[in-house]
Amino acid sequence: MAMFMSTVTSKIDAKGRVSVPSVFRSAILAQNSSPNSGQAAPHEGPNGIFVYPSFTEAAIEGGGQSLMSDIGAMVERLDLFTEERDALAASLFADSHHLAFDGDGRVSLPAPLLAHAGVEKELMFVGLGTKFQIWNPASYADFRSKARAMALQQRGLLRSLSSPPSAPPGLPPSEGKQ
Amino acid sequence: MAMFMSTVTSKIDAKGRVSVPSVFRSAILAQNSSPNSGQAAPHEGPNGIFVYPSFTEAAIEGGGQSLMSDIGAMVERLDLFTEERDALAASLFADSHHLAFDGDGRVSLPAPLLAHAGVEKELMFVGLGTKFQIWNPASYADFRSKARAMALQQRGLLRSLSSPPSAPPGLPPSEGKQ
DNA sequence: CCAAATTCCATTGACACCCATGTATTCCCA
DNA sequence: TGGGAATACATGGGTGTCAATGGAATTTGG
Repeated sequence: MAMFMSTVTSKIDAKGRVSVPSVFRSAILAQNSSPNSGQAAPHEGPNGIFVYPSFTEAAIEGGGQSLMSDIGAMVERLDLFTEERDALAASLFADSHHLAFDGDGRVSLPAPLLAHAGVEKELMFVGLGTKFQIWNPASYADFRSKARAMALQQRGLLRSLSSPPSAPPGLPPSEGKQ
Repeated sequence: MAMFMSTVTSKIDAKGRVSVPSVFRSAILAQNSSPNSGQAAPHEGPNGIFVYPSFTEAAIEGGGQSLMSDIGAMVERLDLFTEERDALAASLFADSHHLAFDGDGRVSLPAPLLAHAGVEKELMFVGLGTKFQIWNPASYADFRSKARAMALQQRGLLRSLSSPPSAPPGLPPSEGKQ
């Protein structure tokens, strides 16, 4: 499955347009056109990205069609009273936007989202696997160091996650994964 | 399963390209084209390698498709919309890159990765079984001696893992390369 | 009729593709 | 067993293509 990876800096031009890096664009295309079947009708699925303000960080989050379906499915699965669920769904979807690509793969980010991320002109696309984030470069540098610290703290947890069955440390798992 | 082994020195040409040693290339091909079934469709899977800065060493780590799917699966186990997951995903994916082979099996390493490994022109590919590392030759020589010392300390562990019933005294020093 | 936004086009530069050369192995045959 | 040819691999460079970017032109709505 195509995933979002690497980090690319870009900037907003005089008209408020942002060029989505081609690496991300192709991942988005994959997410949008192969939700289930995988057959590639040339112009299947929506053309563009879905974005919303991050819950936990001062950043914009985005992805393709499948990200939105995943979020929807997650809400459905939650064992909550309907009011709580509706509240959650509202905060998730109400601030979400669908941004269509122009002919050259550019989008215009809504002003509220830019404000939430503190973006003026410079910005960074950051791949997170199933989704991506858009940051103000300075804020991201800050977040990155914190994230690294947190990830290192969880190395033990990581190890236990990576080998679910019993496995003595250092032994190559005889068979794959999946 | 095909694994990465041995150590090969290479260098970066005037255009920033590195020729991936053929020994590693074939292992990568195996990792990329047999994610699950093992059927050999000629052009299945991505063409190239996945690389990221090592967490603990001044080196670049890399591998094939399966390496990335493993990481992805690890992250997926964490709950959506939590800081932990975002932090982990960012640390893992943001600094990862997919490098496609050119027609001759060469790739261009991103400047940040080269900086992290302290690589200028000369570099070394080091096989680690399921993945490989790229080192500055000088740094690697340094690391190698430390690694050997550590490995020696764990000889007991090795013995217990390899042959439960009887343990021949002394490990054959199968070394002598350079 | 003006303001704003969207579509279209042109330039720049980086990168992918292609081929040509050099070098080390391997394989075959004398 | 040695020589020689054929192959595979590494390396260097020229060229075409595509992505990014800035601006112009055309449409839309107020």
